[in-house]
Formats: sequence, structure tokens, C-alpha cells
Amino acid sequence: MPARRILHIDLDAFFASIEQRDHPEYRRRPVVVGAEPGRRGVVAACSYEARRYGVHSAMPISEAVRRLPPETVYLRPRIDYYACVSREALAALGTISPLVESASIDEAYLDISGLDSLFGPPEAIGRRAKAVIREAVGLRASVGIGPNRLVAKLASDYRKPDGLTVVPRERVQAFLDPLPLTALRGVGPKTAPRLRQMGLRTIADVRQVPLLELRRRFGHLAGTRIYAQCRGQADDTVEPGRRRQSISKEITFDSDLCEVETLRETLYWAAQEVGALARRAGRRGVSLTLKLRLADFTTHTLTRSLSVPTAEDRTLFREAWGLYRQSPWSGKPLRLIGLSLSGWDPSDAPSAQRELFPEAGPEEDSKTAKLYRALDAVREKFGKDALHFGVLPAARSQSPKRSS
DNA sequence: TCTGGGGTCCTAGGACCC
DNA sequence: TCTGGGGTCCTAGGACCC
Repeated sequence: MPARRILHIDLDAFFASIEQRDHPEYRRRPVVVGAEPGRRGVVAACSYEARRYGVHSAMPISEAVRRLPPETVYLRPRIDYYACVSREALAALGTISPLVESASIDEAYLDISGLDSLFGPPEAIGRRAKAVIREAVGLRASVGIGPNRLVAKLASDYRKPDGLTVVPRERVQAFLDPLPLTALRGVGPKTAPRLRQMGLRTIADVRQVPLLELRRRFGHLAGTRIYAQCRGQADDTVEPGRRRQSISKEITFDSDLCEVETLRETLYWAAQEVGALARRAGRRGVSLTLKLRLADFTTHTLTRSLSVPTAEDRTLFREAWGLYRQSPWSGKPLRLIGLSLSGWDPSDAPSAQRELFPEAGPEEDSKTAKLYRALDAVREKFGKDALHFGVLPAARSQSPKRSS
């Protein structure tokens, strides 16, 4: 197997940048996309102007409001629209390599092994990736190139926004060594303090710890993975066809809720949403998980294996409601309720699916994106309630079960 | 500070079977 | 009246990521 070369591309401040692209008047102003100020929730994304005030994604919206100046623009996310833009960008990357894997709505990995003869050295391929994104969707991106996914990802993080970093194989250890240990994949808010307590700060420090010691402290797999990553060893494969393992819908109430009828309606709404998404993906699942978060933020899940795979709203609701009623938390005030479907029926073969439920192609996405922009223009001109598409389906119209 | 919503993957215990 | 060992499935919880 010849050595691989992986490119990671990350669209800078994705949600906020799309809004600034579409609304010139938002440019050079702090833009926050996320929860509505005054309600429960967090920042989903923010512009670089907002980051200057110490605001970052996942920060409670209340804290962001405290820090940001009055000219800040607060927007609710338009995820479906951003997903269209994401697919347009992904399609553009397909002109560089056929091996493109979407890692999230704003990131992708490309296998660019052996493309030098076509496009030149890695730097040239990196510049080309940024250029095709710019041309296709008018957004800036940061690119990292390395011998595997870990190094490519850390390289794209290295210089932002609009960065390009290439780490050749022989420079990997020197690149990794000074980075903080939180750069390791799988080292988060729980594991990082435990490593720091061992007197470790950087990846070079963690590299001094023996394999068995890491396994003993963090478990076999996690320990093995930390050990390998410190040495620049990581997954170097790109899987273009990865499909999701589960489909879920959840909602946090504005204030904790224990009113049974509202809970029932919310759960029915969630079942409809999950069912519709599953049917659109051509999937039926056998594993249904109900998620409950109590007033004190403790979270519980209850799973039921169904006898027959399903994507049917009423079945999903019936089973989920049954789980809720027999759970020890039934009747307690809830902060969040959610529903998830997984365990896909293997007979729902992806090939058959694509015929039944074609994924939106680049053309449809570009058309949809244009439609969104046209609708926005109308709203801007005639007010945001100018577009009203008749009667909403009953359960959906009740969907924002956020008690005020 | 007071903590969204969408996911992935891992661990561990118990049931069950041979 | 004492009780192995291994494999697999199911379930709950937890850590992490964007």
C-alpha cells in the first residue's frame, strides 16, 4: 500500500459566513447564529468579529449577549439552507478527487494521493481546493494536508481563517510535539484534566507515557488511540459513502415541563420528524431510544428493540410513549425530550434506496439555494411574515412546544 | 457562564445460550 | 446445596465532536 496523502478542508465560521455572504449589511459586524437571546440555548456559530469579544460556539447565548456590543446581529440557524450550501461545496471538491468524505456540515476529507501529476505539489492542490470552494459557494476555507486524517485536521486548524498548511511525513513529529494535549482526538473536558494531573501539557509530554499506563488509566481502546496519535499514527482512509447510523430529533423546553398532554404532543411531533427523515433516507430501524433530561440536567436514555423494522410515525410514537410511561421519570419535570431511531434493516439496501429516494444532486442544491435567497429577498422587502404557505400540518404547527 | 441539536463510538453489566 | 468459560445480544450511560 503506497503512502496516502489526506487533505482536510474546513469552511471558516460556516453558518455566520453564509449569512454575511447573503447579507452585505452584516459584514464587518459581529454575527451570532444560534439560540434566540433571552431563551435557553447556545451559540452555534459566530463570525470572527464576534470571536474578538471572546465569544465561541457552544457558549450559552446569555453569556454571548453580555459580552457583545449592541450592533451585533443575532440569527436563528437555517440548517436546511446551510446543508444545501454544504453539498454544493462538496460537489465542487469532487472535481479534485473522487474520494471526498463529508465529516460534518462544514468539513470534508479528500484522499489526494497520487494527484501530483494532475495538479502539482500538495500546496497547489490545497490552493485549488480553496479556489473551487470560493468559486462554487463564495466562502473561505482553511486547508490542511498530511499523511493521515489526524495530521490533516490539525494542519487545517493551525492557521485560520483562510489558511493552508502542509505537513510532510518527515515533519509530522515536529509539528505535533508542541501542540497542547487537547489537540488529540478523543481528549476532551474529562480526559484532558486527568492527563494534566499527570503533569502533562503537550503532545510531546504524553508521548513519554508507556502504552500500558495509558490503557490502564483510560481503557484499552482509548489508551491505544492516544498512544498512537502522539506518534502521528492515525487513520488514513477516506470513505466517500459513509451513511449515518441514527436519526434523531430532540427539543429543550424554555422552562421545565411536566404537563402530560404537551409532552405527548411533543413526542408525537418528534416521531413524525424522525419517521419522515427515515423514510426520506429509505431506512427502517429496529432500535428506538427515548431521551429524557431532567431539571437538574441529568440525562437518561431508554431503548427498545422493535420486533419489526419501522419508519412509521404512529409506531414510533406508540413505542416511545410506552417507554416514557413505564420509565421512573414519567411525571417528573423535563428539560428535554428526544427520540432516536437506529439499527437499520439491512434489506433496505443503499442502492435500491437511491432510486427511491434520490439524494439532492448539485443542480437541485444550487436551485434550492437560489430559491432560499429569493425568499429572503421577498421577506426583506415585504416583512418577515410576507410568505405564508397556507395551513401547516397540525402536529407541526404545535411543534415549538416551548412554553413561554 | 448555566449549559442546543445533531451525531459517533466505547464500556460495562446482565441475560441467555452452548 | 454447587456453579466454568466464552460468545453474543441488549441496554444504559458516558465521552467526545461539530
